Amino acid sequence: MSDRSARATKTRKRTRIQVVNEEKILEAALEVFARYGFKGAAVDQIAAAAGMSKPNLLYYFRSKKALYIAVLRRTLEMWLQPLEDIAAEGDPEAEIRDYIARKVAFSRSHAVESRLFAMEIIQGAPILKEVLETRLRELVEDKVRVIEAWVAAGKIAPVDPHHLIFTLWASTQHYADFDAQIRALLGAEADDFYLSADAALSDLLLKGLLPRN
Amino acid sequence: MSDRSARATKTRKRTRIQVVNEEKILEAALEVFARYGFKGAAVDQIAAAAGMSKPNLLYYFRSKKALYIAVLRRTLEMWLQPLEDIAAEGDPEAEIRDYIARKVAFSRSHAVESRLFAMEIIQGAPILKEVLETRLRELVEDKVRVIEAWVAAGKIAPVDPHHLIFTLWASTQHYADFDAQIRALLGAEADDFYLSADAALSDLLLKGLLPRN
DNA sequence: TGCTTATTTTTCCATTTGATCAAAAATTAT
DNA sequence: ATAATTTTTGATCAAATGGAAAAATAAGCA
Repeated sequence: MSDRSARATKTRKRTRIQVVNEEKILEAALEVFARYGFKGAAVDQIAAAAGMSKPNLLYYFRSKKALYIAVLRRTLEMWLQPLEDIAAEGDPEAEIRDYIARKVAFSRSHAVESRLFAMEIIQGAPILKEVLETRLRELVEDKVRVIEAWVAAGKIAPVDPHHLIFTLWASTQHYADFDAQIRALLGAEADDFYLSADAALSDLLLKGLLPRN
Repeated sequence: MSDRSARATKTRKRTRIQVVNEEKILEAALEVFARYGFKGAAVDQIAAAAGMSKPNLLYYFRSKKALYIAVLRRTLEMWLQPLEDIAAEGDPEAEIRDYIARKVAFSRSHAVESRLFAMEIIQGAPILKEVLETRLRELVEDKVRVIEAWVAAGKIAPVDPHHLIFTLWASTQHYADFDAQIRALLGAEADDFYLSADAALSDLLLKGLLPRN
């Protein structure tokens, strides 16, 4: 059941204008939903940001909720990708370093998506709850097994895999979600600072705070 | 300039009923603002949650914004406390462990406050920006110096203090802010899981992922 | 070219929202 | 108890909101 657009998705092929406009709407909606949440966002506001009238927007997405779901679905896909890429066969240190690199890169290149995702979760994940409980859950369980294998093989310290995954998520996303705070604290230096996040985080999580002899 | 209540704060002492009702309102507002953000929250909704009529709520707080500011102000104080408690003289490992313990405890005992704070930051910190740029900034600079001293003394590994502080914030708050996600993934086991967060996080950040010999 | 379908605009409507005010009710002080 | 004050309510408002219907316009295709 595709609720992509209001009138145009019965069976027909998508028009050129349709593709362009839906893209503009999704992009505008992403920004507005990420800043104001579902309830706080106004359809009118999104339409204005997309450069069209409200009724015209509702011609492409039959309701505010349908639009929100469409934006979230996209975002989730992007959000999941880095985790899926963790390979069981690889060297743990390299895999973790790469994962952190991917996540930090995502936080910078798709900060708005990250904030939208965070917003949805903070609000209790009303829309995503179901996907989290099924698809993400399976994916996480898969990676938990990978980490457990690494621990069992003595390749990494004996950590709780769930705590590790959550810490990785938290620390990498922080750069997107709390961007406003970081900028308030660092001012103009914030941008330089972001460049070092990747390496700093990897070192911290891999080597730990206590000095090694 | 105190905008605590609409009519009652001119110079007069606060009534018993005032104290009780303002407390009820602040508590209700915390929940609603944390879930829906400033724009998404409805005064009516907050009033209902506080067990009173909307006009009556507005008798105590002259506007929605004044109420939001009052709630945020409170929350910020709680949020800042753990960081202030880090002592330069203490043993770094113990100080970090204690800090993580305090923050994780805060995430559990004041999850709603944590989410409200996160919400405000995600939305660009329109209200808190000023305080973050002044008071929090000074506090952070102070603690940055503490960490730098620890590094210089060889007591901890050479880490970037800002990255360390942000990682500590991110990893500890995650348990409150992303509670919905954690519960979706762990189901009923989530509560047990939270009990181990404190130690798991400390160990991970202090000792690191790579095995020590 | 005409005919069909897709897109956009105009107009409208029922709710919801933040806020105000006067009057009523309840509380406190004298 | 009476007066003064504080608290609560009900009515109301203007603006904003999500959405629907219809009319007008533009594309796409035969």
